[in-house]
Amino acid sequence: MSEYKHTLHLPQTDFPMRGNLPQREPEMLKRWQELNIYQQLREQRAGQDTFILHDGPPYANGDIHIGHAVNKILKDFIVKAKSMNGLDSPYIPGWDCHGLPIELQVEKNLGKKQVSPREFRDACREYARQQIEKQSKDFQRLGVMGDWANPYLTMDFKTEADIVRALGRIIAAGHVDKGFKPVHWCSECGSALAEAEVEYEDKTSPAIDVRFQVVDEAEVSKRFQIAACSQTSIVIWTTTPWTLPANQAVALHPELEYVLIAHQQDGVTEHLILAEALLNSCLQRYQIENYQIVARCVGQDLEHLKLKHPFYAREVPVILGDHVTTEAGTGAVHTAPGHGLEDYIVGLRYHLPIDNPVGGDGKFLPHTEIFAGEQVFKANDHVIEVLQAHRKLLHHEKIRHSYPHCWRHKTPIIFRATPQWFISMEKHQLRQQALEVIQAVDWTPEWGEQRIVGMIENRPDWCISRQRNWGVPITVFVHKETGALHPQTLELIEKIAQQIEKIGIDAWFELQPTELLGDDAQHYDKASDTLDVWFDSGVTHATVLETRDELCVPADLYLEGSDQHRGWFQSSLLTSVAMRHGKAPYSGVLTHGFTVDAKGRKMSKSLGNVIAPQDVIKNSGADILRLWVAATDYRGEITVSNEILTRIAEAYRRIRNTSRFLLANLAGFDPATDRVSRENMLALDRWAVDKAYHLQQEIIKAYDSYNFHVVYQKVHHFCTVEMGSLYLDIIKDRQYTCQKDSVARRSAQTALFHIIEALSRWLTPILSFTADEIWQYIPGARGKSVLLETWYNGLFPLDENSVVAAPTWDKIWVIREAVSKELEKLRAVEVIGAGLEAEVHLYCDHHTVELLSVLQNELRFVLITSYSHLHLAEQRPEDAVNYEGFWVKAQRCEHKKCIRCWHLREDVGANAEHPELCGRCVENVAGVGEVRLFA
RNA sequence: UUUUGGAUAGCUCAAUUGGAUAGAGCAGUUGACUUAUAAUCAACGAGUUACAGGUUCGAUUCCUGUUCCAAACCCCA
Repeated sequence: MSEYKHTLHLPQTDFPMRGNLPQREPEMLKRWQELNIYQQLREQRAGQDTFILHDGPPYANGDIHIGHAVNKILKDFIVKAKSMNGLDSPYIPGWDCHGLPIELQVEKNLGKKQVSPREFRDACREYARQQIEKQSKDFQRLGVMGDWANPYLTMDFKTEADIVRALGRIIAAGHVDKGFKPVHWCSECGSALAEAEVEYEDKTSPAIDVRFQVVDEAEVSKRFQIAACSQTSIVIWTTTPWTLPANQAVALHPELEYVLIAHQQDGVTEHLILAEALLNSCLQRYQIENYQIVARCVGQDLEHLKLKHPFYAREVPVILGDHVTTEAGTGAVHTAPGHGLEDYIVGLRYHLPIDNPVGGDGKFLPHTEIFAGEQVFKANDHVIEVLQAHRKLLHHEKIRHSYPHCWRHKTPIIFRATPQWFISMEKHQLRQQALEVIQAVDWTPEWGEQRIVGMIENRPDWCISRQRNWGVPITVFVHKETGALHPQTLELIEKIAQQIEKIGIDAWFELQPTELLGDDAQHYDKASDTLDVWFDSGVTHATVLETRDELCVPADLYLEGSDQHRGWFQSSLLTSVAMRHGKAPYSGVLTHGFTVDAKGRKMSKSLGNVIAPQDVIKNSGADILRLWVAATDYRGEITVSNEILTRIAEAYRRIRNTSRFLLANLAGFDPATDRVSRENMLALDRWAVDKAYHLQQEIIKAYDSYNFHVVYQKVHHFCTVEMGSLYLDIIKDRQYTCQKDSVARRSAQTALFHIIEALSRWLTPILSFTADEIWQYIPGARGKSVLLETWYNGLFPLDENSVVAAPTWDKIWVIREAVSKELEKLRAVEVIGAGLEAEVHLYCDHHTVELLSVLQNELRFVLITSYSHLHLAEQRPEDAVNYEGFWVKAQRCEHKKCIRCWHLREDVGANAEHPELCGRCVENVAGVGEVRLFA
């Protein structure tokens, strides 16, 4: 176009405008691998203070979903931000490898093929390994930095051994008990379930009212202090008819009022005992209209009264319990200690037998009268029939209520008393110690503390045994008669652990007791249970933090979804307190919410609203996913939708393009030789560095407080406003038109250099791929990767001695905004197009005129107009437009346009050799170059 | 049922802990530029701060109640 175009210094860079992340990121990953970046960083940070974020192990089954991605990315932000702080922040990813879901998968894969337990466990191990490999690849693709070559697996032989040792330590501390008590039991799993494995769903059950006839009517008369009575029953209400075979008592509340009523039944007078508070609802249910209240008493008065079991030849007592309520039912509670925890507890007081007629498969045991072999839920109808036949059934209806289900099978579970191993919450004050320790932990958000306190306060003893194959064995011997642990249990555990270290858990399963116990073996049973997998992951503070050189207990941070208050946070806390005499495994716990769709619904396949991380990566790139995680306040729900991801991609482009422009304007700049010293930099350039300086402090603070969305907002704002709208727009003129090596231009480049040094680091924890890509394009000698760096310390603030101080700049920006508005008005009426076609007059108070006149004739560059004139307010013409504290008049500039810099200047054409140039450009093209001091 | 947390523009987030007209960016609309160009710049709309009360000179902020969302608890009989 113009013969002068080659005299301009237009931006130039190979840094691509478009990220093309799906292609570029894998290349970057490869580069990191080749650099062995993780190890290199460890070496570089060796000896520094550490920050230990301990990875909660995901379960080694299935592809990673967006929740996994959020979790790992948040962890990566923290690890990398700490590293930027100069700390040594190792990250060892882990996997949870044992347990039922893997067994189920393997069973499915094996089909009908019969295999030995050993082969089965080998298959489980192999399956888990494959799953881990796949998940690991996906995690790494997210850009998560860690020791992926050496993760911890709960199925490592060494770890399996250490899990057994951890159990030994907890036994040594006296917390482990063998008990026979009701536990959540899934008959599909054929195993006890942990609290965390139970979820509540609606279920339809039969609700029945059953007569328990009193044995001795005379005794009843005596208790109620009446003359006589006949055909008397206490009525119970239950939603689990199948538990009646195990009934051992009927519980009443000691202080509750009970009434004895009489009514006609088939011409015979019958007496019923019910809680007075529930009388009306019961009678309505039974459709009894005519009745009389014969007498009343409180529950206490009926204690030890003998009742007939409704269909067995068994007498059961009336007992008292505070758990009886008047919320529903009859005020009399059918009590089966083998099928309910409260029944069990109250049963202990009355020495009731703990009868459990139900087998592990959910069917009645062969010796069970009437119901032998029947599946319990199916037996409900049969029980009802039998009751009817015995004329014990008062009422029967369907009820829909919430009921515990197995979280894996989604099937209703039962309470079933079986011999199990427990970690006792009370025996050695585990509960109390845990509650004390919680206070010393830093919970983020704060309400996490209340949540876990509530859970610890209420939780029952932890049933740690499972009746499975693919799990770490409970490696103890129990005396056949006394049930006591072998006196050398701790030594034996260590011996077994050493063998497990060599060949894995099979060492126990295949162990002949005589090998260890000699002749003593005949007196002992070898335990066959495995440990709850929550135990495996719960003791990683011992099996991983304690055993790895680069880690230690307590970890600085555990970071998981809020569901882990009842899972890993709790299992880790309890085991640590148990084995370290009241020490927490972590000093801080951070939780994040779950991902939901735009309407706040959970992601589910059936709703079709699932956004897979693999898809986002394939279509947009991991950095987009990472930026989305950063942009969201993860403390609540984390919303994801295509709209949100589109917005994030836009924001990404802005950040990328700003970086690109910085790089493009650094073309030809060598920081070693071209850098301008702080004192010699132009005022505007110092302002820009000052902005970056203050912003960096805020960004570091936001990283330190895990407020990544604040980092995102601030960085984006900086790119858009401070850089795009203001600084970069203004310096274009200087960058393009001044002489290549002039102070004016080198000063701006110096600022850009400082800023891109800082910006690339700000981005590193979040946009790791992009930040490192930028890094490769920054001029000057530098390390191989920005991941190895710490925050940039070359930024500096404006001070009071600055020629143009911060308050002056603030004023200038206000004026600039007003000028923009005025220019827009001129544009609207087609008086001007570009801002340079205008000149502006500013009318200000004396003080402001003085402030701005410091800039001399360079104010026009800041305003991006061809001329700007400063006047005192009183000189303003009628048509000057008022803004807060000043007036603006903008008009078309009538001079000729310089073909090179596009300013409209009166001196265009003054030089005959360059008839189309302004004086400034002539100077820059043919002279020694213009001098700029401020902007 | 209870407990806890939450609800600010179409989207993502602010609001110095009770202070002035509730702010940014994105998206939208309109325009400019062609020297960041599948880019950039400017202007412009957009809010009953979930709702209803209360305390206060003043409430997005504190209190009470309601609605909705989420999590936990419970749902044992």
